[in-house]
Amino acid sequence: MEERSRRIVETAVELAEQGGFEAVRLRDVASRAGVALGTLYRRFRSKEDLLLAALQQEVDDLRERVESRPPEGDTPLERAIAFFRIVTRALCRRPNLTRALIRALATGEPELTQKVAAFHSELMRLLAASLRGADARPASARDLELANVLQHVWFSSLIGWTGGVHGQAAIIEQTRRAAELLLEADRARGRDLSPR
Amino acid sequence: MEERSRRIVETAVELAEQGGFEAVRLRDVASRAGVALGTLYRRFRSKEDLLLAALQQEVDDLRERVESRPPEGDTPLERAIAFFRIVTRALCRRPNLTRALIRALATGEPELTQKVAAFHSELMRLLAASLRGADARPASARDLELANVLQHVWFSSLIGWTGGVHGQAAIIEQTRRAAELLLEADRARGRDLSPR
DNA sequence: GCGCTTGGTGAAACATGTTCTAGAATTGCG
DNA sequence: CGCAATTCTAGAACATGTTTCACCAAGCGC
Repeated sequence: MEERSRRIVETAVELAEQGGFEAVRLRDVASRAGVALGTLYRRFRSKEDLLLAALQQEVDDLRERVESRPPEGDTPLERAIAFFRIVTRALCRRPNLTRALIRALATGEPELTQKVAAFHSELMRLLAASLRGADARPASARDLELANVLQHVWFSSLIGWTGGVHGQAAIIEQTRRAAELLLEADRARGRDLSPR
Repeated sequence: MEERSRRIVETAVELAEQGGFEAVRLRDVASRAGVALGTLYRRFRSKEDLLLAALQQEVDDLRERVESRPPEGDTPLERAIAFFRIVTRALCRRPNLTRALIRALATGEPELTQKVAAFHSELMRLLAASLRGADARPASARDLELANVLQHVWFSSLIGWTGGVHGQAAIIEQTRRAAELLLEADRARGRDLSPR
């Protein structure tokens, strides 16, 4: 990303961290980033578009984090749980920012579909990499299906958290519980049984 | 709800059906509902608050629909799938409205927590009733846990749909697939492990 | 260097969510 | 009924996302 755009996004992140979605006043963003309002609008179609760029940025940071210290666990699903724990902790550490990003993500405007889909697929890619783990064997199709379910559970829980329905612990807990329910199938069928 | 409030909400729904979130201009809502703008703001704290009231209204309609013709199926999970199919179809029939309601739901403002939580629990209650089915036996704790997972999968998929990531069919399909994966666990337990 | 194109700047203008105000209408109560 | 409290109304006013405009600056081919 170009220098000017990066500075704009960084400024938006700072403001969102402090005061959430409303605190990201585009006049403020522009002036603090040292650009004119028109420049901001040349680079980003809307406030939500800007925040989705910030989300992309955060996901990039997350990828580095996950690649440098991959989630540990003996089975794919355990690694998936570890993955979600890491991500959840990272997001909940900056609640205002996360709420703002989620809000942008859920706007539902057609022009944003591209970026929303990119977020989904990037997260799925990271999760799949965690599933594979250190042995670098590709995750099975079944593992990917399970991962898809878990991602939905996690994401929906995250939204519940941003809405104040429950706390951070509930996100991790519900995701883990879903994993256990899914794991029972494999265990009971005597396949893929690994001690922890 | 009081007559005036109801008219306001109905007007908001009409406008949202036609043009989505942005089309719900509060000046328009007020004038078309025959009230002053100040009255609208006396009844509803914000645009999102109004749309959440509309969501509550829609959920009420849905409850009547579900109570009059309950989702059919031989097992709790089959009934759950039928339930989600009904709800999904109902929502996707009015995409603009649904997108607007979901957007209001994901705003994440603390003042809205109450209504967001009410939506969640009401939907959970309806789902639980569908799980019980005609025999009126209470759903087991396990069934409720499975239902919780399914609701997350469904809701997250729905948000993907509002964001244009995938189509209506994918919502139902992903929810059904999650149910199958969970069912396998259930079956395996019933066959190979201790019966419940 | 000269003109052209692209992008940046500052400021105004506009749209809409939200708040405020002054007075009119309504309601509840004695 | 008559008064007090509440609610409603019309409209202005304000905040902020978004667009537009007039002008300027940097690069670039000639």
